[in-house]
Amino acid sequence: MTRPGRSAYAPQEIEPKWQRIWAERGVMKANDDSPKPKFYDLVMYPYPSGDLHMGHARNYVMGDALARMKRMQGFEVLHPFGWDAFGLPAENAAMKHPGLHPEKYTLDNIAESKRDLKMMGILYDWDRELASCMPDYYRWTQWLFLLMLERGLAYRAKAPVNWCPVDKTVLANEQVINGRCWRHPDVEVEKRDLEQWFLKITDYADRLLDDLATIDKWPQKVRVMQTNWIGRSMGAEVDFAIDGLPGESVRIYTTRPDTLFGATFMVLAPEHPLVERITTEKHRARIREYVEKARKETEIERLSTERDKTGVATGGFAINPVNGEKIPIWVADYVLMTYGTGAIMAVPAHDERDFDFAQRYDLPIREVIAPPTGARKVLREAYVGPGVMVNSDGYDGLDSTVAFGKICDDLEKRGVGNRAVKYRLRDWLISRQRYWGAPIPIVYCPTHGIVPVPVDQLPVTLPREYRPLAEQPDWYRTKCPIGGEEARRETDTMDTFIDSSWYFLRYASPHDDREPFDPELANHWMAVDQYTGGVEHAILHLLYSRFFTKVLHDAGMLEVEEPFKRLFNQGMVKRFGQVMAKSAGNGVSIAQLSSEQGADAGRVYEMFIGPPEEDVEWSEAGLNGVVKFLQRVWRLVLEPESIDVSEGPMVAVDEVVLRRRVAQTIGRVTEHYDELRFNTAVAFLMELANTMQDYLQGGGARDASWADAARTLVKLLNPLAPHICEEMWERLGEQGVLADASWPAFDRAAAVEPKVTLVIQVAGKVRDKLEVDAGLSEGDALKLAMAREKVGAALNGRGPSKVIYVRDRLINLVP
RNA sequence: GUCGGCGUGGCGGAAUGGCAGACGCGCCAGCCUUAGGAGCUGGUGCCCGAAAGGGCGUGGAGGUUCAAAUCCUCUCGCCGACACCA
Repeated sequence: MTRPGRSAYAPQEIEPKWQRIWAERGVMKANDDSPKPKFYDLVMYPYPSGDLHMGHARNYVMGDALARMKRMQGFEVLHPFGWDAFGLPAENAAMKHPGLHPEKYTLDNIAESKRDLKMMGILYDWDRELASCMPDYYRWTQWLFLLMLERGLAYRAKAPVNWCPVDKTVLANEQVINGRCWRHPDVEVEKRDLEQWFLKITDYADRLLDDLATIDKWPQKVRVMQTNWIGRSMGAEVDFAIDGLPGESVRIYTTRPDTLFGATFMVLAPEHPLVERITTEKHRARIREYVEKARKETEIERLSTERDKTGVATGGFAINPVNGEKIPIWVADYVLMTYGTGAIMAVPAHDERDFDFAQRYDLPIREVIAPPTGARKVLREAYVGPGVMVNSDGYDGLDSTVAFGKICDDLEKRGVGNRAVKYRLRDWLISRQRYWGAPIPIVYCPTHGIVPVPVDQLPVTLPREYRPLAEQPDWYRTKCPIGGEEARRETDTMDTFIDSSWYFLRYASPHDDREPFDPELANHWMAVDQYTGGVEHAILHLLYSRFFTKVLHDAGMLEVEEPFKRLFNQGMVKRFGQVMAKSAGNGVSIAQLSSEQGADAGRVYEMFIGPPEEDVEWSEAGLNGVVKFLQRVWRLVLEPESIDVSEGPMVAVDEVVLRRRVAQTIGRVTEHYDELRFNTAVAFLMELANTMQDYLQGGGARDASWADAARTLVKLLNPLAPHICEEMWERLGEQGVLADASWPAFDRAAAVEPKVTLVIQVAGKVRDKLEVDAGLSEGDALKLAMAREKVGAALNGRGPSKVIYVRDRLINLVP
């Protein structure tokens, strides 16, 4: 006999039981041929770090809850999982523990994490599991690289890398600490130019930017971040002739051709190819010194903020094409070779950076755009807004936004310039000088040059021994696929972001050994209906995935142009003020949770703890509250006789109220689950439980209304707390697993309150209140209002000149 | 610096422009009891009041509106992203 106040709810017993049953029944297996509408529910695949805890679980519980609801709603749900398994941590672990191979480290972690996910009751279609480090996956990563190459989207170019002069090796950015090698803290890291592979993502800059408008179910924040990252700017390129060097000119880029008449000097990036030729003898030594210093500059120095601008005059002069004026040419590192043309015209009056520079080196400042507030006597800062053109010859008096176009037209007519669009986005450097990644499938042949590995020879597999590929002679020595000459393999591997740029397509046909994915199946499942993951991937991963999707679309392999219809970034779980992490030692273990309060309590708690997009603080007290809630649900559904009815509630809940609450809860919970607003969804379920308890304590019979309420509660709670719900479902005598049951239908009419309070205001002051039928028409409500004595008095005998009727509850009369 | 977001009880947080504070935690009082980290009932924004009731109240100052936590302007504070991109 159950003691009053104690429930027999024992998560330790029922959770393993249902996890086993779901696995046996293959509950979340996605059927490719199902006639049902599809729903592709995806969580970002994780790096298998082996410390899966409740901090990670939040994301997966959201995905699982949505998958379970969509399934009950009649969708064929694809809810797959995999592992972003290449990457540096595995190598670091291998270095730390000699003899531990990155692959073993990775696969062990995967096995461990997988156990934890199952212990949380999270259901995936494990038949579709993938790991990016396995040859049957990275074979197709390599295939996709070759597709990029074939489509002219992969190329080789020199790029600076971090070089440790002692180890004579390339270092990842993470291995450079304060400009020094991580293994040799007194050795400065050098910058070296090496040949590296790039993907031409800039070819897609316009589409990546413009199509952001089509994915309007992404968080605004992420779309803004991507917009800024791509950084499209509209302006003009203008040729400035060089004084004393006939036929030579410097091409500059500006977003403000309307300020051309205000250019009082020109600045070249230190790496600009014309620096040497322009520099006069007198200035040569100083320029060389400056350029040399800039070249050596480390990342850290470049990142130092608020640094004063420095520069050196070349002694050369450029000729402004609009007015023939001779302006001095300087070299300064605030101009970057990697953006625009590596050269600018400096207009200190209308650009803050140029203004600072002009002040420091005492260069002239000429105002050419008058702000709307009128001309200024002393120029104390740059005015960057629009205005009226002054000091600009024939353009004077024009609005600067109009002059912009006119000047461009004139430059184009004269052949000294043209409109131009530039992007902040750079091409994607994908070469990594690392072992634990997908080898770039390229052979360098003395005769045939750069030769792609033929598709039928893929995958180019990693050598067994853990050691940099460049140090494995047996591996990199090969034969040219074309002529059979002695040749050398590419020894760099690919950025792991390549692996993750297409994994969501592989889930459509994970065992396909003829192509990266079956276009028919991919077209069936794509696009992803809901993509959930951390906001730290707002730019790179999501931008790269969009890029790959567009390339595959252009290659005729995919119908969609955008991979992810709806994106959600969940907040992180903190404990003791810090993000849960192995290194911080504050993670809540899944195994421990599951053996104490139970996985269901952890699941519901993490959903209830706060808004899903916000960071939240884990607390034992909060978790306890949820445990109590689950115990109460258990007792209400299975042991209602154990509820103490000796003290009734203040407000009696009758059958009508109970039925209405049930209907309302169905509507609200469904809507809020759909929008991933789980915290409020849980609150509604708690309200339903409160109402059910009030009903019992008010002497309510355990009749059909009660049975319906109990079953509805079980169904609505199921996505969040599936184990306890399955157990209750079974004990209620229902057939089949709840995972296959149907979602409760929302009866809008049953959810409406029958009465509302009509509030009558006259000139903004409340004059009367009365109870009316909720369905009362506007006209009848007005008649009723006018008939009230107090209202008539307030209106002073006159009728209202204006009537405002809002919703069902308020009438406002303006005399 | 630029862009974006957020400021609501003791705490986490609810609120299509329409009863601010749902739901939970915590706390207070009472009940029950096999004395437990259980259960039940009531209370809990602030101020005045024994109560009825009244006043104030969503960082601050203005504004729009019959009506503002919500919309607009300015301002203060916190958080995030980018950070010399011409």
